Amino acid sequence: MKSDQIRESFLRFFEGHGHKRLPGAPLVPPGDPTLLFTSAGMVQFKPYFMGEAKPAQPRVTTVQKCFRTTDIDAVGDTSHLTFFEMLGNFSFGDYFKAEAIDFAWEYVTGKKWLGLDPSRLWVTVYLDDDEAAELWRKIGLPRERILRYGEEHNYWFAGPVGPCGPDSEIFYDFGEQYGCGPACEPAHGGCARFVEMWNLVFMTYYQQPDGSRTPLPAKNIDTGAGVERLAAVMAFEGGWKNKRAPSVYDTDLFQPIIRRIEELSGRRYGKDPEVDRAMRIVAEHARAVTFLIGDERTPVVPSNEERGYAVRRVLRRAVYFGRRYLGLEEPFLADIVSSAIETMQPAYPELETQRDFVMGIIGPEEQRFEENLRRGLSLEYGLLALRQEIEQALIEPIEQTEQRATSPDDEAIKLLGRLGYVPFDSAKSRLNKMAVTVFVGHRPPEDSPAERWGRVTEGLAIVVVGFMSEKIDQFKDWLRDWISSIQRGKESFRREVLHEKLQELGSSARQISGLEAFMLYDTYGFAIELIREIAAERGFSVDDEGFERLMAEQRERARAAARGGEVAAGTYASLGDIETPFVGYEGLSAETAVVAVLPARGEPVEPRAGTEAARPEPARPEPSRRVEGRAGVDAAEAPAEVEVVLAQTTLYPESGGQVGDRGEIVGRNGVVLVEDTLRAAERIIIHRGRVTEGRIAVGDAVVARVDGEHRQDTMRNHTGTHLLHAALRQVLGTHVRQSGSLVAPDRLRFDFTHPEALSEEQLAAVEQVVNEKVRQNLPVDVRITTFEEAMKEGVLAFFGEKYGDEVRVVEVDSVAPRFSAELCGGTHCQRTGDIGLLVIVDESSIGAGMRRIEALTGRGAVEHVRAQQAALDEIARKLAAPRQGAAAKVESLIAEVDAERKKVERLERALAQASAGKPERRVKQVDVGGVSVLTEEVEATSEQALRFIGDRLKGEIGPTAAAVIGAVIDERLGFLVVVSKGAIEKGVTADALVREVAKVAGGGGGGRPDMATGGGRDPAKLSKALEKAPKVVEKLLRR
RNA sequence: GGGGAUAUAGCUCAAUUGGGAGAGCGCGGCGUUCGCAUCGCCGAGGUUGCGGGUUCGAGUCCCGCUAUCUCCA
Repeated sequence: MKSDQIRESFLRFFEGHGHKRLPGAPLVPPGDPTLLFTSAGMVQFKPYFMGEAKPAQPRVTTVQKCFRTTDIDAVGDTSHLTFFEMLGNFSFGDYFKAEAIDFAWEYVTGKKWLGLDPSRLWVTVYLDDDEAAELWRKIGLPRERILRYGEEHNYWFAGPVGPCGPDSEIFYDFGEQYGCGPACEPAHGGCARFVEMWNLVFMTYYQQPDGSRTPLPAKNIDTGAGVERLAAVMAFEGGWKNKRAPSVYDTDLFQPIIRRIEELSGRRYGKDPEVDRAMRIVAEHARAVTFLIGDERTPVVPSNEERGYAVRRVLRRAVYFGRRYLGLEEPFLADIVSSAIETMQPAYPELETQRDFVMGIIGPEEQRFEENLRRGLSLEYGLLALRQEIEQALIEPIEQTEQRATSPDDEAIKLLGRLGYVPFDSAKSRLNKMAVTVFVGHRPPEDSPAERWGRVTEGLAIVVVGFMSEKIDQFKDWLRDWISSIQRGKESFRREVLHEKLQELGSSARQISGLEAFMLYDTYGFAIELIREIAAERGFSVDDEGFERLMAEQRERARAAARGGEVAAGTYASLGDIETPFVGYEGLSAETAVVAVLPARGEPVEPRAGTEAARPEPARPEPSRRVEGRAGVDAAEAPAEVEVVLAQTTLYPESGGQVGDRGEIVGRNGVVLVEDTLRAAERIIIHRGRVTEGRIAVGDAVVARVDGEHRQDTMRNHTGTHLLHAALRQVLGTHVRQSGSLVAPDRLRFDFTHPEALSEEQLAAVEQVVNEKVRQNLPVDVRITTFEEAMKEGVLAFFGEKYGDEVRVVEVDSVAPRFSAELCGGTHCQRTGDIGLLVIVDESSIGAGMRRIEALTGRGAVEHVRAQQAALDEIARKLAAPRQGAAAKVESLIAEVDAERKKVERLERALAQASAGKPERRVKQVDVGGVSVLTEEVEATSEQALRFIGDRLKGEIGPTAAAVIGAVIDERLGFLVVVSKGAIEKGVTADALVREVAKVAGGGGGGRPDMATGGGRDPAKLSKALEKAPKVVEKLLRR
């Protein structure tokens, strides 16, 4: 029996026993933010079991797709899955134990149904559940195959609080030959002999918060049988030839996927346990990812937040194992997913329709991860290899380098190669950067600082390769101290001392330090589980404590940065239990009364940026007087900074991304200019501002008036975000979800989930859709409903926001098909036409899987367009080209500049050669101790030209010679020295020579022994500098 | 909002204390081969992301910006 037949036969069987066949719920439980994923068949029926809702039918049956990551690390064995399908029959206060057991037995053994051999079946029951045990016995199961277990195996809880009860499980026995010994038992797990097929839960009690259990008014049945496991059992019954026991991976659910992996990797399943495990992981995870991203109602795209992170982890684990163990180097996941779609598509046709979308998400995500994996793995492997080999590896090269007096650089690089720290080129460069080279000199080089080792000819080099490791730092400190005491003659160099220290270092390095783990996690996006897994592969541990400490530090930093501007609820506790009704949706001003006056907190309130132009403020005549203390005061006088609480207000408090209103509070005795409005302690609205006239006192009758222009501009932007949201979903797909927004009068910012940058075309399409809706001048309707009602209608809610029982729905074009509907408390235009125009001005990334759009509406948009036009006009004017032709003109200009640049280079070369060939060359040549020293003033227009001359000279000066040339270049001096091999051997190096020569002209220089350049500030000193050259050569020779 | 990383030829990446911008692949040409994802030779291809600063001299050091990746909030 194939999996398709199993599903169908199960549902049909229970339909035959009066059950209603219901569709499975989506993987993401709708309207239940407490649950990340649907993890069991009962999830969608939870309200019935909790007694919160009445079911329409007392008996139902479903096949439910489920996902959970609790066992993700175990996936790869033959039984654990993150994604699986549950067959279930449910009774809501209808039948109970007897029927449930009868049904199960009939379905499992009945010839019309699974028809399994009864002698292979075992059951388990809860310790004191005699009733169930008796029922099983009556059915004909021998006593020795009815086992009893305690709570950990046979008692089920919906959570710490909620329904619970004993359960009973049915196991299938593949036979003793697959067992783990004489004591092999069903519930032991860990061996392939038994497979748990079906769990029957007898929901009996309600567990209270204190742990006590009270009987439920009606007892329920909740069962779950894994499709994958049943399929494995059926594969076995259908004639199993293999030596090993069948697993879920041997079924038609997984075989096509495994085959595809075999094709791609060129390896066979069933030959190498390590390869098999990786194949299972890839297959399982690919299937899970397919269903998560391909869920048509609520696609889950990879990200860093809860659900998205689960997908990301699973996806990345698959990619890692594919690359590490299957030799898959090209992106492969999309291919496997494609095979998963084909395999599962008969039962889940929606996968086919979501195919393009799933592929579109997986491709870039895999690619991104691969990049990080490559960068990160070279680090991690480098670390691991380093630690493993540090002991012997370090000691050996010491002995080697001791004999040889080569450059420590070369040794360092050779060493890295030899130690195999270098998986490939990019890792090499990285490790080179991390390499710490310590030179231990028996004597310090004479003419260079001790830490410079370029010219050292005698000594001992120790290369310590390390990476951000505290241990290595400690070692380096020790080493420096030790060396210096040797150099001062306080201690003699004893190799044993060094070896001992190195061994200590090696053995203490068997774990990835917290800093390293954090670095891999923080910078390269390695899930910490993955870091542990990779480390464990090589017998390493991870310093979890150190890692957690660094995470906590990072959290603290972020929190510290987020502080400020926030209103602490406690600060307003003195106000007591009051509430400020907001009445500003309908009108802009209202009569009200002052309830409380508080002194301003902290800094004086700054006017919001960007609104100043629209609302010029008079310069403050004097520093405001601050009211002392935080407790409420009765009254405040100009120019005090205050926070005012009113009986009711029309000023909108900052919320849901929309900035607070500005406006004024006008009373008989005074005026408060409100610069910001915000919510405190959820229910209280605070008006923050300054008393500009007279006095404001508690009890005053006042009028609260919103700054209309400020509000209008803000409204346009707010309605704009809704249109933008809807347009993005229309253009990019329904995975687009708001993840934050800022609605200010002068701009709007909209953050949303989307895996990649938007193309020009997509941006244009979004803008076009929005503006079309603006031109259609659609009504923006607002109505109040319940949260459940709104969810049922499919109204968009901002995940993570708190909503009360009553919610406000803002809809554009409420007549079907409506364009946009969102839960929103903000203020909006009456018709979309009020927006006037929406212009997207920026699109950027704000993190993995998240994009940000910034846009302008109304006045701002028009102003922006005008400014763009002006800028383009200016460019066009300067180019003396029409606007349309400006781009082409710029292009030709760039090409021209490019060509000119090359022409200059050619000319310089020609000029330099001509200069070298001139008859009136001002060359001086002397012989200094066998070295022919040549100096010349040349004409050169750039340093590059000087090099050309140098190149030419090199071939002319002879085997033991040095040439020093100088030229005036742009009011400065340029020098170039070339030295031929014979002279270098005598100690005349170009870098030393040029340094001394250039010094005469107030400059410096350097380079390599055979070629060096330098410069000087004073053009008048050119000849004088060149004259110095023979003396310098003489000095260099003497050494 | 805060932190970390990266940016060099069409692609993947090098470039050791600051001192002549390179390799492999790809591309063009020539040769070699019955043939080729053969081998060899030659060549084109660069504003080292952008803008400042330090310096005689910056891919390299410092400051600012942009883009991408990533973690935290």
